[in-house]
Amino acid sequence: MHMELNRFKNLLKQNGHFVTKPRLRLFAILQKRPALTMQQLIVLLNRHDQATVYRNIDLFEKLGIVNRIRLGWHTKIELSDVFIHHHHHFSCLKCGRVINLPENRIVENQIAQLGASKQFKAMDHQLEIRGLCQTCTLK
Amino acid sequence: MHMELNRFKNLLKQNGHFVTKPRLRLFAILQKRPALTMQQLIVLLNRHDQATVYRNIDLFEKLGIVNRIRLGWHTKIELSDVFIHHHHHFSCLKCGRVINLPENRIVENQIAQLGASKQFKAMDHQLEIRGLCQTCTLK
DNA sequence: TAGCTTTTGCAAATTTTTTGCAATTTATAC
DNA sequence: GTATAAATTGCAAAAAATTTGCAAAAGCTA
Repeated sequence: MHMELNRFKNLLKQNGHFVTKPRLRLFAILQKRPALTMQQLIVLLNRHDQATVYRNIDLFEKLGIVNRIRLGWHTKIELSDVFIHHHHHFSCLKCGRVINLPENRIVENQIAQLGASKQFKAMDHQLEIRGLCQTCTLK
Repeated sequence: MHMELNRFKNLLKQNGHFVTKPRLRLFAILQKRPALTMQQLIVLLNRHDQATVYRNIDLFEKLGIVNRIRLGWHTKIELSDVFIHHHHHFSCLKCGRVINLPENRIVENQIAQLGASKQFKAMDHQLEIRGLCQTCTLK
């Protein structure tokens, strides 16, 4: 709970950035909600200033604090594995609903092996399964 | 080579859409290049008309002809598994470079199992590994 | 608390995406 | 092939999303 906050602050400081009020609020918002669009973040942080949100999410992405991912119909921002438990996603092609999937040991192991190649050094990964949710399958 | 073109035409027709010149050209462009941004598609199709590209990529996405994915820094359009061999991606956090990865049998099997749950019906999936490419690791 | 540096918040500029509509193209039937 | 009806294109204009410049405010160091 508090450990994550310190990790967040340290990541900023260690890279020469200030721990500011808007950054702390953004982080708190991201901890509360699963995955948000830019527009949602702008409304939640401060409906009049979009620049601060854009600048800070860019920064967070560079520092590995958040991931920007396309989930179904929207590009969303989500805290990275450093701050939340690693998981995957399912998204419904028809209604856009997103379901979090628990991580799968076998998949993780395989990805770890791929990441151990000489071609590149893996740091993070994500898996999205697309299809029809239970509700939409029945229609 | 030609099989895919017919599959493409049939997908359009079966869903009540016309096989038009811009659609055929878009499809040909996507077959030639691995993954393109909207702006690249607009330039390649017709630098003066963006509307046709936006409308058709939306349509293609709904029909399952293309996938819209966030690869590293950009959202890109790629033909779906129906038209190209299924694969995954690696993207470099530093330089943005994208490397295609061959599909992995073990990962595919696990995903197939996940997709067989009662929660949803899987139709497609994609995996992106992020990290540092060989060149950027050395710097 | 002072001094220096980064960041914020606002407005304006730029870029990206969507919309409306007349002209054109496509599919179908003759 | 030609006519007909319906869908689509291509353009321009509108709307939405993102970026930029800059003065004022806030964060850091000592």
